[in-house]
Amino acid sequence: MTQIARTQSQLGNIIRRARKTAKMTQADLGKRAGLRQATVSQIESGDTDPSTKTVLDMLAALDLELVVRPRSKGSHDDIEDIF
Amino acid sequence: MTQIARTQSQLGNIIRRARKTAKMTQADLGKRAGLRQATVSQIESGDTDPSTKTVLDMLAALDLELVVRPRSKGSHDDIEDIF
DNA sequence: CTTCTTTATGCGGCAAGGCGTATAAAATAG
DNA sequence: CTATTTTATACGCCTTGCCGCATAAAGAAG
Repeated sequence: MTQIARTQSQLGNIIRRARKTAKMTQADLGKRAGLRQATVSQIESGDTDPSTKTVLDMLAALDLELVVRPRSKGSHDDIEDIF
Repeated sequence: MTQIARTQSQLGNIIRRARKTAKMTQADLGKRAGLRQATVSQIESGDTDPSTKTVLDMLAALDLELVVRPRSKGSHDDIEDIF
């Protein structure tokens, strides 16, 4: 299952979903990634523009990785990350 | 061609490579992404920790997109991004 | 409703990103 | 080698991410 992120909010949603799937709380994830629970909250909500390192740390803590690839691989434009 | 980025430097290398492939200068990319040439330089060099928005803007300007997926898809640990 | 857990907000503070402007240094062209 | 383009650095400024600490609000459990 590979998820496309073109905005911070989409990225936040992906992270939140992954965290729940992993049955972790924001505090758990924060601890693993070296972040505050508050920071995790803000990032998941998409109401901040996190640094790359912060994002990578969170993804690593969730056993996820980032991939860069040419756009529009199928190009279903993801009107909004509804699910 | 899908590239894994687990660190800022790897991300910077990916961007630089993509920019060159697209035959753009740092100034070109900067213009498209709304960034200074100097900023592009620093990010490509990996000596800064860019914000998510900045990275997404650069990727968009290069017609690239970000994908999140489970780690270790083959798990070749990428000792360092040599090429 | 009450209790416990989880998530969202708030405030002051420090560090760092990105900006404008400018220039040095390196690479490419001629 | 010289001229031009491209890339790397620098300084000061402003904004904002993330921190610690604390608390409010929202959910889940009893």
